Amino acid sequence: MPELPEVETICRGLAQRIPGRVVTGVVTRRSDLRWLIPHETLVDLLPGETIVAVNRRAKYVLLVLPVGTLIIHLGMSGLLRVVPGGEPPGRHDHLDILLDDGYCLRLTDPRRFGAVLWGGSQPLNHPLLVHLGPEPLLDSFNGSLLHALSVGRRRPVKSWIMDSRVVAGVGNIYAVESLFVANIHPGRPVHTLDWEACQRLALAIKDRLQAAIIQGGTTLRDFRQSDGRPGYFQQSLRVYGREGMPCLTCSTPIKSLRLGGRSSPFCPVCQPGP
DNA sequence: CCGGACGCCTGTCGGC
DNA sequence: TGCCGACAGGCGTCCG
Repeated sequence: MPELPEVETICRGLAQRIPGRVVTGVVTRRSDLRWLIPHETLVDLLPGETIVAVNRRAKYVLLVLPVGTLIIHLGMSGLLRVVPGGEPPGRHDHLDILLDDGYCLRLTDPRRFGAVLWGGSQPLNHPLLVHLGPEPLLDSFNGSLLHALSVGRRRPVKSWIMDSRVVAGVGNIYAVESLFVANIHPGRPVHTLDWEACQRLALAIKDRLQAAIIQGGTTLRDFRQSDGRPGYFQQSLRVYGREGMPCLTCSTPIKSLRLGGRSSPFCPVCQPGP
């Protein structure tokens, strides 16, 4: 579910809501997510700690406390919301972090592809985070970097920009939308992209991610911001979910490929190739 | 080293 | 109405 814009939306919501709150308890109802939730560690370390900040790296939420940082990944179906402490949990509500204002930070994840990890004092050095590529919204990510990395790579460009070592946080929706904006065919081998195409691609990725963040992310079915409101970027999607429908630019029916097992819609006229 | 397939798990939807 | 397969926003691991 959540790609970078959705995770950023959640982080921004939490950042204006929970810093300054003190953790009063931790309730784990199911710990078998992608990896076991380190419940004992959380119970030992978190109660009494004041939440200092909520940050994001790639699609990871970083909950910063004086004693260390809690790392949360939402996988495919995760939600992170602040709900009243008395709200009865549903069957997919796996973790509650109780706060001193009577509310709790609740992790919901039906498919359990998400993860809760203890990051200690150097969370960016955690094995799952240490090899992540650049943040796409920073200046360190740009077309020149993409072009330098593209040398000798034969993979389809769409799979390549979804590789978190190349750029962090781009998932299926935004990969597809960015390639449409950049007028690049999703199946095009990376080494065939010239400097110009790499510039267009980097700018398109920044543009689509930024636009989605402004709209509060994409709610296809169940994504919610940390306060429960949906996102609105689904109304701005140009090719995702539009297979067979007319291209919004040229009216040609949208086609779709499967790349890496993921649907990859594109306009055969606006995105010629491979 | 590189690229692609698999598997984890639950829910939903379309076709018969 | 019920059943069954396909598919869904991610990603570490394994295999050729």
